[in-house]
Amino acid sequence: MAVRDPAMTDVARLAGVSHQTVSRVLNGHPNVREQTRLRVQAAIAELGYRPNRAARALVTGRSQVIGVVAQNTTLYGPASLLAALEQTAAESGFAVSVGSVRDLDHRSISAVVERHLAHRVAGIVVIAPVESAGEALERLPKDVPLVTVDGDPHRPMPLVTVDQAAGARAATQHLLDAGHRTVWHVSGPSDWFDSAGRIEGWREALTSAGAEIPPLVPADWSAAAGYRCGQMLARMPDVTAVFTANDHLALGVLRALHEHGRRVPDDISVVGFDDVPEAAYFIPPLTTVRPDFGAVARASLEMLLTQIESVSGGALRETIAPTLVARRSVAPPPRR
Amino acid sequence: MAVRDPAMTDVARLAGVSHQTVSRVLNGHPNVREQTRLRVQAAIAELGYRPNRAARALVTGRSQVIGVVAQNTTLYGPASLLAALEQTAAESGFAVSVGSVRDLDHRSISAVVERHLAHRVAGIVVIAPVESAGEALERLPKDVPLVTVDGDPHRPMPLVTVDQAAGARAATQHLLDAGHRTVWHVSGPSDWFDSAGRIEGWREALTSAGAEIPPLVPADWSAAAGYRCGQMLARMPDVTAVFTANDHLALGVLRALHEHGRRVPDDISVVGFDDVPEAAYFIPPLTTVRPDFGAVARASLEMLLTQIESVSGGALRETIAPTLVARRSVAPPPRR
DNA sequence: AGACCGGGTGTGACCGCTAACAGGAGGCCC
DNA sequence: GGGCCTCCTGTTAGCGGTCACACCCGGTCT
Repeated sequence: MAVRDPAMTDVARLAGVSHQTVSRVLNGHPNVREQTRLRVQAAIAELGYRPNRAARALVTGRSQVIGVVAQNTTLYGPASLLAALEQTAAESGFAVSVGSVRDLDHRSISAVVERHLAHRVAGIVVIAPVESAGEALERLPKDVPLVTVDGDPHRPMPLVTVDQAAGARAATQHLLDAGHRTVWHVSGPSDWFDSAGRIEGWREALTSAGAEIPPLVPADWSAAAGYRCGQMLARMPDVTAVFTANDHLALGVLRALHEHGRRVPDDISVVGFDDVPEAAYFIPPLTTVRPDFGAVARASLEMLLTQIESVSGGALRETIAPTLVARRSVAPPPRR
Repeated sequence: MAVRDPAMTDVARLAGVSHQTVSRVLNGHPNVREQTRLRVQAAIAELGYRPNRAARALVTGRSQVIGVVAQNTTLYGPASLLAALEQTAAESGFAVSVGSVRDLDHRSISAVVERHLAHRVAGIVVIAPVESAGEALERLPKDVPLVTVDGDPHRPMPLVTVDQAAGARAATQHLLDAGHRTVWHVSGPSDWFDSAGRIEGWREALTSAGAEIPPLVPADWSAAAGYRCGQMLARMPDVTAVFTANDHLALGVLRALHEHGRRVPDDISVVGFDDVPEAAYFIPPLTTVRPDFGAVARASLEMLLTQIESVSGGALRETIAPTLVARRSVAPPPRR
């Protein structure tokens, strides 16, 4: 019914050249006479010709697609990263195919990676913030370019990561600088490297300041968990400063403190992590740590592209430093 | 260096059959002897054979990929929709390729669609909530399956949409039922259909209740805008009920009201839209309207698949009703 | 017994592109 | 003027699948 899409030969016929010349024009090959190039381009425009990437992928063995393996792309962090990745990839002429994964276990990850490999993607970016992902990754074919984001720092794979520890250190130090004797930490899920890094940074800052290290308050990433932890924290009169592993956790904490009549920042100071766009509108505006997702995306892609283009070279590890964003949720501790 | 990936012929040779038989096994063709099927499957497993989708796409003319055109996938709504879409597509054996667009103008959209067409995607889902997108879409090749989500209700294209008006009506009615004389509305950007639908629903509810219709308070989707509008609203003693076009707007309003000493819900009631996961932890917990992104994704995909599989049939329009989630940000108006 | 049928399998063409090579035209050298 | 190098262009062979078709074989029908 529908007429066949025009192919290279159709363009070639119309321009009075061979299909190979059309191919050369399309790929920017140098040795084409200017006049010929123009004729070909005219023919392309006239026919509305659109190169068939599938055919190209077949013969070259690689499609111009980057496969992403991610989990819960609804969360602000992953979503931002994904968007930045897509943006950056597009600039280099790559499309992005997402493969979300419910659980980051071995089976699920392998399944998604398999799907990407079946499409002969040019490379894979794994946003694999948990332990179990690493195991899955080791078993993967070695010949496909791969970059992990926020993955296991102790595994020998190309890795781009936000410097969680540095961010946490900055947050903790900021609180310490305000005069607090110590800082409590509501952490993310224990199997995420992000959590581990933030915990580590928090501990380091306390240790090097000679401050006492309070027990860790474990949570997940949700405001609900933050609320629960906040209720507990609110009942402890000693607590004057809290650093939460992300902004939503902080939101929950803020609400719990509010309900218990503990004022922020007058009675208790709070610092979050992520700088979600609405953090500036919490009550009070939240001091937080902002990771640069754009930089992470650029670094990942660059790392992937060097792997794709050549066999060797390129850094295998890149760390992006986040910045502290000071707002009104931090103040000196109350005097007693 | 790296050995060529095994192809169908390799499997065929090992299993002692022809490549065509391997193909039949792979595609679940009925007429294959059980014993042969097993031999082939064993060979596939032994070689770690993985069908090449690019080759398949080339010969069939369509790849098993669905292209998505979206904007700002960082926002909660689009991100959730995208995730749900990906999930649903995977269940039907489709991969999802995202194409984000900075602006939803004609050129940007066409560019992304072109990219998808070059990959010979099986279908396209356009999350195109603004006017200018519709224009771009009309100029598209007619022979590629396409579904728009939250698009222009007045354009004759397959459309799946959240029933914005119904949600807004429910929100407004809920406020009216609590005893408020009227309800103010802080709306989303004027070029989004989502905004238009919510405004419409809000107006309808007021009209049919015989309530006065206050002037519209226009904003965008951000907490920052909500804050600005909230400051204005806070100064108007008559305002007792506000319905905002999304939860982040509500967050900004909440904060502004708080700063002006106007209590929620005692002095003013607020209702949002989206039910972001953290809405339950706003101060106070936010009453809001929850769209069912999963249902939208399922409907879109189903609509797309019927177009892909056959020429005719299937609904061209599907509307998903959202539900009101009552929390603590609504109360009767203060008595004076 | 021969025609017919249908399940199971193989053969060859082709999808649209790129890579490798072949070759013609023109300029420059000796 | 022949050899040679440089530009430009065409020819041919696949890449790894699917599709249309031919074929073989045993059973059933006439």
